[in-house]
Amino acid sequence: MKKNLQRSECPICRSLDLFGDKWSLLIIRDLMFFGKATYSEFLKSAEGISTNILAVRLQMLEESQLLLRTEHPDSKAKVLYKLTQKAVDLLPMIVEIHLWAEKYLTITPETEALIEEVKNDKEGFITKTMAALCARI
Amino acid sequence: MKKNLQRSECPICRSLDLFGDKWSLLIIRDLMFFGKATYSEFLKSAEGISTNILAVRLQMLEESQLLLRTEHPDSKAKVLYKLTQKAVDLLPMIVEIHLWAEKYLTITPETEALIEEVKNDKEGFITKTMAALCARI
DNA sequence: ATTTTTGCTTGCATTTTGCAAGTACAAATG
DNA sequence: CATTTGTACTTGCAAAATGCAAGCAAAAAT
Repeated sequence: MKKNLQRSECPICRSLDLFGDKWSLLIIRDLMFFGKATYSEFLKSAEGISTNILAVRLQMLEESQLLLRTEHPDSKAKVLYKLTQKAVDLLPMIVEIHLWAEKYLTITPETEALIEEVKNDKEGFITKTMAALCARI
Repeated sequence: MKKNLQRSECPICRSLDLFGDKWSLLIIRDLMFFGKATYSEFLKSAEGISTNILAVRLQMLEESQLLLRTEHPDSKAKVLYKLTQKAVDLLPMIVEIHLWAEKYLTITPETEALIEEVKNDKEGFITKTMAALCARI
């Protein structure tokens, strides 16, 4: 992965560079909310990421210290990806994206349940989910 | 602008597609916080977007109904870009990105002031800024 | 011993980007 | 009134990133 030479000094820009693009954020979302944690699970995920892009994104996220590649307890063939604290701290932002998306886009059923929970008690949801995710780090 | 054929049904994915990429979000940020509203202002902005990309992004944002192209009161040569309600509603998400960026990235001075204000009183900042932005729609 | 699963890599055509240059119209300047 | 400057773009082209299909080595299952 060659880096783009013309880079902004703007933190928003750099923070978005960390994700690389939507795919990276979707991987994080899969880990946060949908219990996905392996390469093939991310690949099978509804979004339809292609395998080479997934590989590159996982590398980028690991380099950015948003993901940790660990041994899978079930099998040596598997790799277990874990969210770091840095990634878990993205939760509030991801929640806000969901709330915005719910207002302006059509939501899939699997996401709808999530958003309903958030709408009932945003702070509660964030605290609870954050604690659950931190426990797994 | 040809659209990518393989599109996700995931709302996060689609919401990020709306922005196009980091550049779109930076344009919105320039409008929200830094009083930029014309083509040349976006171009001169510190981030270093190239002119053809800026043109495409402005089109995309207009098509997505995040921006409105309006006549500039000062001159017929100028175009005044305005945020729509849909874009203003991104404020909470953008605030959360800033808070995250402040924790994990090096912040530029111009952004630092903004973040300090947010850290003092997040809800207050959002309410106040949202009201100010809505007044200009 | 063979097939399947898992986590990738490789090759290649298509698309998007970055950079530089150019253009049309409005406004300012001499 | 002619010319220069400013504004909002467009165009062309090389370089980079993406999407798609195929391949591949090690581990696990049959």
